[in-house]
Amino acid sequence: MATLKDIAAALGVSVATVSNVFNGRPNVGCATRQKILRVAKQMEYRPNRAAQAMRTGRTRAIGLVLPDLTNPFFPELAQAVENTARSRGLLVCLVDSQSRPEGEADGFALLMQHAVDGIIWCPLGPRPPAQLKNLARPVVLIDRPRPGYAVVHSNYRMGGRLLAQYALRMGHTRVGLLSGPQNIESAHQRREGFVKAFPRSIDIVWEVCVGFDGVLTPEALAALEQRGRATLIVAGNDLIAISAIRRLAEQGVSVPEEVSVTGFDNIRWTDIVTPRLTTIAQPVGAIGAKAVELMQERMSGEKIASRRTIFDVELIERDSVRQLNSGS
Amino acid sequence: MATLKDIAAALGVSVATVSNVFNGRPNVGCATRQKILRVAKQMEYRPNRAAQAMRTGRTRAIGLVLPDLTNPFFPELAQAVENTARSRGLLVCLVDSQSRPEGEADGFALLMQHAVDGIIWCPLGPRPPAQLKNLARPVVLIDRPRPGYAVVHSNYRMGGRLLAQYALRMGHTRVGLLSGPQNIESAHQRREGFVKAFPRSIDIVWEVCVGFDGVLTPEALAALEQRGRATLIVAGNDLIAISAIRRLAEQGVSVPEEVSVTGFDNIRWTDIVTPRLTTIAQPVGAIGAKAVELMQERMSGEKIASRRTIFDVELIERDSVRQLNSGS
DNA sequence: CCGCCGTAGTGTAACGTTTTACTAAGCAGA
DNA sequence: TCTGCTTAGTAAAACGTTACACTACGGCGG
Repeated sequence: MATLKDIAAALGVSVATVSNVFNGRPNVGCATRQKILRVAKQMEYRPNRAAQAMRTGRTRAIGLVLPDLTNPFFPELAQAVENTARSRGLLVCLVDSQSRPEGEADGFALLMQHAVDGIIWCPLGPRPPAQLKNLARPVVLIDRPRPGYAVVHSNYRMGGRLLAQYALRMGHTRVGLLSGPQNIESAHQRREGFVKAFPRSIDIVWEVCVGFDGVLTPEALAALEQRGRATLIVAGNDLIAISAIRRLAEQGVSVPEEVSVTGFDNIRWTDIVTPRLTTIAQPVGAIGAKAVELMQERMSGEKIASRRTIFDVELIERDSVRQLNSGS
Repeated sequence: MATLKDIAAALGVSVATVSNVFNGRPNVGCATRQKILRVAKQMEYRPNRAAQAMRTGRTRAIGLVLPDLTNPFFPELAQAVENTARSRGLLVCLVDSQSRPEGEADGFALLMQHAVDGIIWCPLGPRPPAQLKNLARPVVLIDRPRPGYAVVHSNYRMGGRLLAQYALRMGHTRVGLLSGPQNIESAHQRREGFVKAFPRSIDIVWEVCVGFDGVLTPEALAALEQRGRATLIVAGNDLIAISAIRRLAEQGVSVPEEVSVTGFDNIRWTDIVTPRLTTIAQPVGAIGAKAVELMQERMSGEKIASRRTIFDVELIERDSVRQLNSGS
């Protein structure tokens, strides 16, 4: 690997001058600048990041800490983060905590040791992120706001409202709620958005909370038995919706003929499952890209006010909701 | 951040001694060793990886280069790789090329600049990996063997054979093949395993190749029209199988009543789709873990013979294949 | 002609480790 | 007592950058 010294030696100039060229500093003549660039290219010079890191304290690498890549929301996010980071010359260091707090803690320790310049983090659980305090690095949260930190997420309340509007439009007034964990803000807001949109027109006939991974608790199973009470089941996310549809199918209840179901997230498989799921689409790619952008702002600059960035969501109408005749 | 120097100063010993302690070198008395460790813990000393990297040339970070996290095979793999790497103190730097060769090339450049100690790579496409030559770092391939490189993958041929056995057991002798891209070795071997298992008993009535992403070509669509010819469709992977089932459903053909379908990979959603898909399970977690293990062997040691590591696969019987009465 | 300024460039000290070559002391054997 | 060996520890030179404080020199106003 060629170093600054090699280039300097080859041209009979000092290392400082060569360094100046690459860092776009003044005080180097046009002619020498050209020569240096030419020789550098020819020698395939690449700055040694480790040396730069030691000197400047910046690594041009960021951490991405996720709870679970197996949850289909995250691969798409990770892809977006990695791609926009790379396009800006940033390396992404991945930590997947498998939803275990120790995993998260270990991951942080590793990232700090490697002195990443910042961390994009989707914290697990509702508990406040203790490790953040002594991090001394910019942090951008995804999807789970915490006071005092920058966060980017979707407008979940809006998603809830859109679903409520749609439900009414399709003639559904008696609905069951299969919400996500209410201690996670994003799940809570989805619910709030739906429930508070038309409180007088929509009747919540039952409500159960389950995990975002879609495994149905006995309570949830029991709720699904109460056939005929609700004409529409509003699930906290697509995984939950798909589980519900499966369960109903096992019991010989067909969706959407006998009961309608909506999801949330528009994961890839909503399009592949039968019936195709009507759901709310988040702009996952945009969220990832924005997170990197915010990160970079914070890395290179002065303390910026920690703000929320909220993206609009969109209703994707597919086949899992039936139009009820107005009399019903 | 505390440094070796700080610890040395606090105890009135030399940096060298402190360094020796952490590197497990001899020539440091038991008493001083204890003291140093105690003070280090108290000061929360963490070695500066950048400095270590500069001195030793090793970063204790590895690259993971994948074609597309959106393909459900990869998140699980990435999770396994990250977790076993972390448990061994290795940081994982992610590159997702989005199936674009330029992306792959950019990613490699970035990883080299950061001087990762090795690369775990699932190369895209059939073309030989040109960048490997001047890499000067150990490489472990996943799923796509290349002469001269270590690779870990599943026993695809075995998967094909298992499917053939199962097909016969269920009474299917006329099958249609919806294979993956035959220039990718893993797809090719799945096909070979199936076709060569019982050439005299199983009749391949039609055969079409499509991409692993499951989008059906006009040719594939046409093949699916030829109802009644094949009683079983053997798909190159689960995505393809699921697409086929969807397509058949749209045409009012029910699976498995009218035609049976098998997949390959056992991605998470095979369990959620209707009908639940009968498929071949790869031990993805074990593959990822093994790749890291091989990587570490190669990082720390002398050149080891580049070998294949092949994992057994398993038939997962679900609901997408019907038992034919022997007369049929 | 003097003083001064701006331009182009140099020398070198860091940054936090690891590693090599070295020393000082203690002790056993002769 | 001296030699030589072992143990415990040290000093200092790297590694490849960056950044600060310099110098050398040409030209220009007065």
